[in-house]
Amino acid sequence: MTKNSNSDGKTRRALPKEVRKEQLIRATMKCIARSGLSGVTMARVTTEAGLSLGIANLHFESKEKLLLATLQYVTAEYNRDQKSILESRDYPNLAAQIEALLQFDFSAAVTEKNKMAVWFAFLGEAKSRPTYQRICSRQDSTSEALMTGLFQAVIEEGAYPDTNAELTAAGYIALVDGLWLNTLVAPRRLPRKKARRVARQYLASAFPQHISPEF
Amino acid sequence: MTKNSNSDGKTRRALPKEVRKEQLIRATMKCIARSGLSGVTMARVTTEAGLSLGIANLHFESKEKLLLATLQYVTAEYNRDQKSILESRDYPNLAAQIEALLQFDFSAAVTEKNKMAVWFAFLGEAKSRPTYQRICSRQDSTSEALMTGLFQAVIEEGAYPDTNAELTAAGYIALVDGLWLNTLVAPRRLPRKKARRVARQYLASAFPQHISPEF
DNA sequence: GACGCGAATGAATAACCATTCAGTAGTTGC
DNA sequence: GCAACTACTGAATGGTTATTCATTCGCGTC
Repeated sequence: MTKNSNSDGKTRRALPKEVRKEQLIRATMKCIARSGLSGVTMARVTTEAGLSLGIANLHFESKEKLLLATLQYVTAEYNRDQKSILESRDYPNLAAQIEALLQFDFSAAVTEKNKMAVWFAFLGEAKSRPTYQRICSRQDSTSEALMTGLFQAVIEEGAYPDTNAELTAAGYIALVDGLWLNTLVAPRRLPRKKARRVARQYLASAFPQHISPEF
Repeated sequence: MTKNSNSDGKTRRALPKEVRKEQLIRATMKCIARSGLSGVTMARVTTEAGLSLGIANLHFESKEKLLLATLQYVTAEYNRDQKSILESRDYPNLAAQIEALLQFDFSAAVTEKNKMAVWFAFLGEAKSRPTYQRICSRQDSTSEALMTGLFQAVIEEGAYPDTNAELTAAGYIALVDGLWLNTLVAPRRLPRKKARRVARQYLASAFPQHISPEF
């Protein structure tokens, strides 16, 4: 073994800023999931990361900025991947595109406990903190518009005269939020796969020619 | 004017415990809505209530118990009224009962900003605090069961062979949660009445013979 | 192998905040 | 009108926690 190693708790080692930042953000996510937003302290975060107390301020200036970076880390990833599905032209047909959206929204990666905990911890405070609100909803308008467009195309293709694309998109977005929340708080009552079946049923009943209620 | 009066900020007056408790709970709700759960301090709550610092501990023993009482105040009211709709046998038919549920869930009283803020502030911390979780979900299983029963009756009456009562109930519950959350965080994008139209569309597409998509 | 630089440490500091409690004022019973 | 009692007050206390910064340490360079 070399003189320094990361997993060896004794020696310390200078590492690039980016590595330390991600290490601290991951530790913050764990702390939020374990103790809630109000239970997060610099001491807990840095201990979780296996580093010393002062390091978070060194890399992030303040606790507030560390928390904002953590929220951004979680949302940026989701927004990027969702956008790429909604804007892709590589799916063989619209049904496949919607199917991909559904699989994505209830994939293990997206519904990972730590991420969901971070997401809803901040949403719970968002109303009183404009900064949180901005980060949470930055992408939302765009995403809602893209989804409405996709649903509109499906409606025209399938000739569903009674379906309203805008309301259906708003409903899907809200339904996914609600399912995530229920899955997070009571995974026994609503396991991930049941949540996905519920969302599928929603889409199937809006677009019966495109989506079937069972996979 | 008598020697003492409530609205006169100078004199103080002894009032029954119950009155003070409610006064403090209401002040706590306002504080949570204004500054989030983590921004609530005893000083802020008691100032908001127009009382002195020590009074909250006098009536509630601790901050934690004041917060729990506030959460309970909000949930108890909702659970009581929802239960009475779901268990009532006074509606002329099943369609009217579902209609009542919908009107209730998006009534101004239920979707009042302060109540929603309290609800989601606690849900955001619920995963890490078993006590919050217990209060939030105490009634949920019962309510889900009652709703599944109601939907099952509707399915039999309307002969909807492809609709699953359990999934539809789970979906409705999640959809309402998600709509509330979106309305709370971005009332511009999703005003209360649009949220209700979305929920109505959900029910209309599940039970087309009973509920119409427009009111 | 020692010099210099930037990363990392953690004891010390200062701010904040829940809780206490001795004292004050209103209320009730006589 | 006077105790006895109860609700209420807010300065003081003590615990917790973000932030600072003097010091330590690792690593590349000469």
